[in-house]
Amino acid sequence: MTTISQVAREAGYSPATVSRYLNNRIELPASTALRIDAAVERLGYRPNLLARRLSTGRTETIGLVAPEISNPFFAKLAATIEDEAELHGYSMLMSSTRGAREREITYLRRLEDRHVDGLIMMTNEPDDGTLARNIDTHSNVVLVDEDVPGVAVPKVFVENEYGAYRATRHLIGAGHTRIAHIGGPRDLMSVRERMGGYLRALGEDRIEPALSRVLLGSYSREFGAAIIDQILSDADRPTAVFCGNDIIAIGVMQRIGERGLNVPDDISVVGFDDMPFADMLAPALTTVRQPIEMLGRKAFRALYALINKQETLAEERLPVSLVERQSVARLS
Amino acid sequence: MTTISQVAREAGYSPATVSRYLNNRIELPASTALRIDAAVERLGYRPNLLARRLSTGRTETIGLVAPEISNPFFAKLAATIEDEAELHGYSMLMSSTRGAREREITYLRRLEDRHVDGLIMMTNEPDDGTLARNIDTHSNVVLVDEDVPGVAVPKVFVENEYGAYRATRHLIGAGHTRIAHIGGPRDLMSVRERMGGYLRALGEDRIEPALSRVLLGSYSREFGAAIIDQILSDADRPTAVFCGNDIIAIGVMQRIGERGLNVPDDISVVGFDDMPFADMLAPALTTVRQPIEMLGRKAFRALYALINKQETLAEERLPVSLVERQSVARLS
DNA sequence: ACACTGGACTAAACCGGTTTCGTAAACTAG
DNA sequence: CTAGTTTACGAAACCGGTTTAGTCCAGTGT
Repeated sequence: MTTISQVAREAGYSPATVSRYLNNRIELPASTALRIDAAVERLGYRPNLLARRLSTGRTETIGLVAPEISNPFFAKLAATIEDEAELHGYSMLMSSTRGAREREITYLRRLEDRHVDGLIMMTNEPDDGTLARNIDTHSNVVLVDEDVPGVAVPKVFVENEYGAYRATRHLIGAGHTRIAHIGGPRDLMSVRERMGGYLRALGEDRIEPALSRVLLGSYSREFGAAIIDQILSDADRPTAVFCGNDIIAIGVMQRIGERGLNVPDDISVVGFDDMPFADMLAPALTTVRQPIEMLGRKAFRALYALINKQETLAEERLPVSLVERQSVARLS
Repeated sequence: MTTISQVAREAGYSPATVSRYLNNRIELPASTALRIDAAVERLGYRPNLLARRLSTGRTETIGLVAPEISNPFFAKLAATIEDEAELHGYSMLMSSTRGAREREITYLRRLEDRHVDGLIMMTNEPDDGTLARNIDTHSNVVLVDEDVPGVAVPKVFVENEYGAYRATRHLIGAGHTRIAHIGGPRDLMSVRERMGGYLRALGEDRIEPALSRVLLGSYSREFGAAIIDQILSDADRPTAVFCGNDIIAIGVMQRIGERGLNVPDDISVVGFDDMPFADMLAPALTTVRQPIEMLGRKAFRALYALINKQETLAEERLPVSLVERQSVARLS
């Protein structure tokens, strides 16, 4: 490994000059620049990142903490964040929390340890204030997709309420009136907003929302399957279900199939997220599309601005759209 | 930020002693240990990682380079590698190459820059020798899932040949004789091995493999769709297709559906990988399961051994198994 | 001829740890 | 009581960059 001192000696200058030149912090006469360039070339010099980081205090690395990387929605988000980071010269450290609060906090520690310059967090579990306190004692954190109430950091979310409203209107427009809603954990912002949109759509048509048809629990396949089971046994069975996310919808459709019923003929299903492969399900899922790419890029840019002490928006809301596929039937 | 010197001063000892004590490189009398512990506690000391890394030359970070993180197969693999890394005190840097050779080489550079201690590589593009040369000039690289011919690094693969053989036997056992095979790029090890297993199975039953039924191209949805289109127009249409991976199978099934045909009634489909959500496709995909978890853990452990200069196996082959679902019909 | 300005470059401090080598004091053995 | 051995600890070098505060010198204006 060649060091900057070796390059300096080879070129006939001091390490200080070489360093400043290579980092564009100084204008040098052409002859000098040439000799340094030549020395760098001859010795195949590459600066030692660890040394640079220690002296600058920056790592040019960000962390991404997500509940579960293997969920295609998060995987896709991770992929775009990494892409955007790369464009800005940053690397991305990735970690799944699997919903464990204590792992989320562990990763926040990495900021103190100078492991990363900033953190993009996606959480999936309601917070009792612990996480909020921990985030507040750190800087350079951005929240994406899901809120942690009470923390003052840049946030990038989508129009949950409108998306849910749109999805529910779509169902109503297709003639459904008995529409159930299966959502994630009650205390998550996205859950409440999506439920809100659902209720608003029903209200506009003066459809009385049956309490037994609004079921909140968790954003998981298992929950979707278990709850739809219960719903299907209702005397007054709904003809449609609006699911809080696509993973729930998958569980729902799977169980419906297992019970020998058909989507959409017996029951219509709408999801939320438009995760990759939602179009490949059986049947292709009608769902609310989150602009995953934009979500990832905006999140990184917000963090980048934060790291570089630029202005940042407190909260951004990105637009969603309904993607109509085959999981909704028109009621005659 | 408190430094080790501050802790030393607070405790009344030297930084050297504190450092050695905190890293368990020295046995100290209880009284001394106590005073240091107390000082650490009082000042809330956390060692600066950047400084530690510079002086030890290790980053305790590995890199994962994959063609595309958002592919559920890679996403899941990434998730288990990260988990295993975490268990060993390592962090994971992640990056997608999107098949670009030059990005793969860029990431290899990170080893020189001391950005990472080691690299786990998954490649998806045939190599003309460029990548092999680049890998050979670096140490601490492990190859997983796909080979780069001619490089001498630890490799963790699966039993491609046997898996393909098993899948094809399954089709033959269900009464199929006109069985097509759609695979990835010709010069990839996995492609050749999977084709080999397919041919061996046919050969055992003295089924003549029609050349027009073995189509290699790329591990993509688009390729699967395009090729099945061509196959379906054959006069002597196959009754079954064995796809080189699940992504191809998805393209295949989608196009079959678009043409108004049914899987498995009109044509049976088998995939390879058993990627997450393969069970949620329409219909649920019969496929060869790769032990993704084991693949990830073995890969990390091989890299870990390499980094710590322990013995490593040159090549490991992990077992695969056939997962029977609904995409194969029995011919009567 | 002299003060002044600006260009080219560098010595040395600094980032915050780790590690080697060594020493003073205490303890042990004969 | 002395020589030899531990024990407990620290001084200082080192990792390899970046950055501050100058120094030296050539050119300019009067």
